[in-house]
Amino acid sequence: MKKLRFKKRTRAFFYRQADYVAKNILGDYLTLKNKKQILIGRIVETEAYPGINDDASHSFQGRLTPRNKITYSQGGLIYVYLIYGKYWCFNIVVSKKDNPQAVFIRAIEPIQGIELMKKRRGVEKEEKLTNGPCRWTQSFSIDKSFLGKEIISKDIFISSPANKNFAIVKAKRVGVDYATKSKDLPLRFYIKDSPFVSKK
DNA sequence: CTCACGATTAGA
DNA sequence: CTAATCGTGAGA
Repeated sequence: MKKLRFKKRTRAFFYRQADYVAKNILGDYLTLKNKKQILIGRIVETEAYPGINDDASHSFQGRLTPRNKITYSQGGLIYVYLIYGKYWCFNIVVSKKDNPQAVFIRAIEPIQGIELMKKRRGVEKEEKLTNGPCRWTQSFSIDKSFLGKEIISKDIFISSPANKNFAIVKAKRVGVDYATKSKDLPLRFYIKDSPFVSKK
């Protein structure tokens, strides 16, 4: 059996543009460690939010609010926000300082810590543990405490397998029809035929 | 201060 | 298909 080799993503990767990071992070593994648990998921679906010129982005036309302030930092930080009063959306800030771009993690594939995920989600089916932006964050207990944390740390980081072999599907982003100008841009990426992507 | 609404989800 | 549920942001 061939040994899987992984390389931790470093800061420079997150300095790239949102669409580049969103696409290239597919197939990577997200690891979250706390005192006694390790949760790992394989990223299967992402969206790019390029910022200033994207009327779907929170930072469209340079809008800067207490909520999205962190996206104006350098790439590699975590941007979480509450949606519908109960769910947490998880993004990675990318690009350079004062260029407020973000990559939205929409779905992952459960790899490790599945029992804890089942407990937190209250469902048994593995396909339903993490197949949505606010489902996987429930499995991982993502909340406001993650805002501004480094995605390049010992507690939470992303690593890339040496070999990736899958087809990538490009599509328009989900749930941004309010963005009259950019709603149909192909900024959603997912691994073809993965049973763990969010459904539409 | 008021108030409409959301990068969603669960359930009928 | 609709309700849930409340922090957030825009405007008075």
